[in-house]
Amino acid sequence: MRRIWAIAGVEFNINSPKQLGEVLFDKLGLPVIRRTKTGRSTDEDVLTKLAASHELPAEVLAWRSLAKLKNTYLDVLPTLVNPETGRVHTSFNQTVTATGRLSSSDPNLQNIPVRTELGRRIRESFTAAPGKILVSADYSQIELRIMAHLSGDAELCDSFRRGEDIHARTAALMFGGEAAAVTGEQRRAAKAINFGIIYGMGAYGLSQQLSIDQKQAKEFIERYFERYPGVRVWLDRTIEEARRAGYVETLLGRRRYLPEIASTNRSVAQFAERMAINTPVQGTAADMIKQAMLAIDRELEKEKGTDSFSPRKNRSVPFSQPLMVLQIHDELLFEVPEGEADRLVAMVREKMEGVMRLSVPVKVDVGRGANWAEAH
DNA sequence: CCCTTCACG
DNA sequence: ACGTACGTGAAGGGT
Repeated sequence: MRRIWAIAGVEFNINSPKQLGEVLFDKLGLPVIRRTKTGRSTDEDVLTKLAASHELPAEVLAWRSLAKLKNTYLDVLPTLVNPETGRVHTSFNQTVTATGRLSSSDPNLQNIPVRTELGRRIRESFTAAPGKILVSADYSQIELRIMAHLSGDAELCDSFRRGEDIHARTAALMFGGEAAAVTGEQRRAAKAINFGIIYGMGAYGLSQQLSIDQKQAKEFIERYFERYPGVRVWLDRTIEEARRAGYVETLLGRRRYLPEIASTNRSVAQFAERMAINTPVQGTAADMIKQAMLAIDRELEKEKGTDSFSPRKNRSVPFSQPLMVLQIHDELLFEVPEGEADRLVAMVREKMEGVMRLSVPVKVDVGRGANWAEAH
């Protein structure tokens, strides 16, 4: 804080985008990259660009990331430990999202940090009880597999059936050569495109994501559709059907109504078109993991009764029985007695991979450890 | 209470 | 010319 104030030459509230804007844009004369509804944006993307011309933006970014972790997680989570159970309990909301996902609140345990080293140290504080371990089981590239299934694109389906690294394969198809020979840079670009397709991105969005010009981004997208023509057909048909019916559906028939797709305001209609593309993919993944959770719960209940997992019945506080403790969209987290982990992993794998049959394999990655960071 | 920002999938 | 990748929840600022 003192360093930031010294560089700025003025004491101000770093947490106020308004005051920060006055320092960056008025006092220091740095360029305004983007506007918000109410003023000049100072978000991460903007500060990263400004960091090329002044030392202050990088300091503010560092401050922000530390403040976020401290204020949202470090200072709060310890106060939320229930004295009866010794655990932090969240609420899972079943009727909040538009796609069929769960959401988590009070506290949100679906956004615990993981992407930075310091973030992972916060995640380490979620631990298993003595004698138990945490098992994390997450669907591998589930949304791309679902898009392969929904679109039936031959190339995409074959790639998954051959068990290939899908981002490397996409890079090879787009930039030439063998999948084994793609550079890190090419794979990164292919990954951004694979994700972008699921979100209904345009050339502008991709150009921003990859720091390339819009013309080149447009060429990338066209090239993608040349290689995966079935995907383009599916996207077009899905939007067309949404316009006709006024809604889209997941594989299990969950509907999202999109009346705005008929809007004469083009940006409003295009927003609805992106929802029409993303919802069947994200929503089908939500259908799948919910079905898996039910199948796993039934199995755990059954094992509890027949003592395959637990030798004792009717314990009010189950000790030796595996517990499903969290769902994070494509991941399930279990707390399990050490000696029963192998059996649990085999059962969870089978249920998660087999609960909905797709035309491509469904793959689940499993990790285990004394804490959530280790298991993940 | 809304806005901006940023944590996650 | 315009706005521009999906879905969430929480914190702090400012009104």
